[in-house]
Amino acid sequence: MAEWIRIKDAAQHAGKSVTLKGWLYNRTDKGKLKFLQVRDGSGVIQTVLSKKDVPDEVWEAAEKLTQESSVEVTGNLRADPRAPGGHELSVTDLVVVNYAQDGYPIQLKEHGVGFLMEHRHLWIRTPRQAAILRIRATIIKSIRDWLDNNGFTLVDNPIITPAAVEGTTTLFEVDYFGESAFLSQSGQLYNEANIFALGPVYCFGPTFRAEKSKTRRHLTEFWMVEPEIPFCTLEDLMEIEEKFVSYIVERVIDKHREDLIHLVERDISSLEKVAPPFPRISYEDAALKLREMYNAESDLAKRELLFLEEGDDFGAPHETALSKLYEKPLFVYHYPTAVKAFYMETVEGAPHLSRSVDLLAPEGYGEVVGGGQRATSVELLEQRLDEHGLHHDPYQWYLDLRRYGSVPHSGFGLGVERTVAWICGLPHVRETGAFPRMLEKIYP
RNA sequence: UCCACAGUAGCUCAAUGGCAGAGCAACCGGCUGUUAACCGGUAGGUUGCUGGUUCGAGUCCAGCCUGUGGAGCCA
Repeated sequence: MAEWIRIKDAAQHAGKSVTLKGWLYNRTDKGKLKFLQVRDGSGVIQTVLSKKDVPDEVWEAAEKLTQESSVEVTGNLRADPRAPGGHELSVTDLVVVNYAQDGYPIQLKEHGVGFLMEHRHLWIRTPRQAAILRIRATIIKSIRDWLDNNGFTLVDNPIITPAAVEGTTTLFEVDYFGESAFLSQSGQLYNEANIFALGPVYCFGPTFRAEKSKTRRHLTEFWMVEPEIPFCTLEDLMEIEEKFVSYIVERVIDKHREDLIHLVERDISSLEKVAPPFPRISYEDAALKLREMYNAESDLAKRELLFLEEGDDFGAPHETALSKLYEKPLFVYHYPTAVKAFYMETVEGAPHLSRSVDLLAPEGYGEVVGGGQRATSVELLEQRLDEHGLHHDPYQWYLDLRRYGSVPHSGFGLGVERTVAWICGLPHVRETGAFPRMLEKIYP
């Protein structure tokens, strides 16, 4: 009985008789010779059937095979330079598990994005999409490994929350035994409590935003890892972030070099430059550079997009323009206090600036990490709650953290989908997960 | 929410206001080295919806719906 192997391990079994279990990805008939491309979730391999080498019933079964039929194929595995991937299976036996119906919707040709998203449940079978999902899994594992190996403790914070963690964002409302509750958009405030119990912590899970954002960088449900560290300043935080992000990129290149190059078609030369230290620029210096670019831009439409009002937050075009000035991810720090969340610490002697930092990925991918140092004093926080028009009552537990042993502490959130999009070089975050939730789209 | 573009066969797209078309997929047949094979054949249509202009509308006009790109919103 031949051993059942997965296609990714084919090279180790050359010269042996093996069984593959999977689906027919494509077929090319050449008269009394058939090439069947079979995929099994780990890869695709070419199998070849010769009429004279198999029993008649096997040949007849293969004649009727439709795209995506499920099969168990047995044969001799050998290296063959003519086959894509370099290995090929000479079929001796073939069992059809299930004949797929005629007219499988996803063809091996160009399709529109709208059509593909309608058929996302089938689209993920294609090698490129499957490769992206495997890379996502590696990114998530790398995130966990680095944090686990660097003194962080995982804490699972609630997804159902009693009120807006921050008042500004639109949240998904759920019915909680007759009371109003919301799906979490961040575990950060809870993490600020957790660090006083455990030291450095991180939470990792889905977060939800009900905003009407219709861009290549936004989903309504996305995954975010949020580390939080006590006795940590903004400057300490940047060092942690650059080590963390560099490790993730390095692990992905190491494990998925071939998939990145051939299936995802990513030019990995820019990824290979990702190593500490990352360039750092203050918000005010960044704004100066943006004004220079604005003045130098001759194309009126592009120029308009680069317009920046004094003290405004950067929009997507600004982030893109800035990140394109550098080869590595770029830290932008000390954003205006007014455009950041209420809990940000302010800069000593310049309260209009916050001890915040965003990490902008290269090649125009924009913000992949946002974070900063948290305000330490009760008084400042109460004042900031007022400025943001937030009631104090729901935040009493949060203010307790400053009343009982407050310390300088910092943290950040890294968006998984944006990180996958950047590392894979994708034009849109909709391909970074199996079933993305987007504005007013919830099928399949 | 705003701006722009698009909607024709299962898919990707053609068609000056004048007979509704091609490639791919499907189906039938051929081919021993194909790589989204190739060759021959068959079948496939409420031109997004509603109304209007016109002798005549896929084409022009209005509204709506859907999709895509961008902006805004967005720790």
